[in-house]
Amino acid sequence: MLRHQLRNSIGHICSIRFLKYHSTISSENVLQNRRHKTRPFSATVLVRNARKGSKQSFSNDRHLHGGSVESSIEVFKQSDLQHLKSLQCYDIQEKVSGGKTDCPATILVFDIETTGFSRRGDRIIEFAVRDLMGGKNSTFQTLINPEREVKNAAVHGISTKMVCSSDIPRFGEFIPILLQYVWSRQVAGKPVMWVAHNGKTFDVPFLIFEFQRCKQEMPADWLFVDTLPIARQLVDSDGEKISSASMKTLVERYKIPVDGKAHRAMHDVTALCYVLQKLTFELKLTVPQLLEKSFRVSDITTTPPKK
DNA sequence: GGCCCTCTTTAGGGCCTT
Repeated sequence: MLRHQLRNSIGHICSIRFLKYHSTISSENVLQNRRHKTRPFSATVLVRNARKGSKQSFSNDRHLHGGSVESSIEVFKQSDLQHLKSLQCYDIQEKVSGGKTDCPATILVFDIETTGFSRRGDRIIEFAVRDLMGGKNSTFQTLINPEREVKNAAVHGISTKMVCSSDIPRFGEFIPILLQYVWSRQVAGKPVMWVAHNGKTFDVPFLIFEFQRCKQEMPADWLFVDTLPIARQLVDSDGEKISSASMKTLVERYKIPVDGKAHRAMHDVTALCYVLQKLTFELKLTVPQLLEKSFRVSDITTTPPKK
C-alpha cells in the first residue's frame, strides 16, 4: 500500500490521506509536457489606475492594496488544530520531509464569492486558493472588482464599496496574478488539480466566463474536481445515501471546528481542505482516483456570456 | 444550470453554489 500524504499550511499540521495507489491514469496521461519548477510566488503585475491614470504594482506580498491581496491567512484556532491533529492516523511531517512527495498532482483547493448565482449575469468578487502541499505562500486570496453593484453583501459581507475601487484588481488584471501563483506551485511534469465544492456547475463555469470576457484562455493542463458528487456517495448510519451534501452538512458531519465568517472565500477554502481530507479517507479515494473523476474546461458546455 | 432521484425516461422536483 502506498499512501499519498499531503500537508497543507493550516498550522502546518493538517494532513490528507489517500489509500491504495493503483493508478490507471498517470501524470503523463493528463498533463502535456511542461518544464515548470516550483518557484517562489512573487507575481508583479502592472495595473492601470483608472481614476488617476497611473500604474500600480500588484504582488502577493501580504496586505497590499488595503488587504485586497493576502497570503497565509489563518482561519482556525490553534486549539482547534490540536483537536484535528488528534483525529489524524499518522504523522504527516515525516512523510513530506524534504519537501517532496510522490503525489501525482498539485492540488489547489479554491473558492469564489460572486455577486449572485448567474454565471452569465453575475461576477466574481473574491477568489481564494490553498495549495494542499502547504509551505510558504501556499494560500492566496484577493478581492476582485466586478465593476458593478454588489447586491448580495448580506450573504458574504463584501460590499460594493469594498470592491468597486480603483485599487482592487478587475478580473482581467487578476488573471496574470493567478497564473503566476499557479506557476509558482506547479510541480514539473504534474498536472494542477483544482478542487471546489459544486465546482462543476458553479465555480468553474464562473471562471470560464470570466476568462472568456477577458479574452483569455485557461491553461489546458488545468483539471478540476467537484467534491459535491463525491460527497453524495456518503451514507448515513442507516446505510442510506445522505440527503444533503452541502458544505454546511459536511462541516457538521466531520465536526470541523470552523472559525471566522462563512461565505468568505478563504474561510470556505480552509473548511473544504478539511472536508476533502475526511471525505477521501472515508471513501478510500486515492489521488489517482480523484484524477480519474476530474474534468477539463472542454467538458463544460458553455455559450458566450452576455455583455 | 447541471445533476440526481423517483411517484421517470414524451417529467418534475430538489439540491447546491452566491
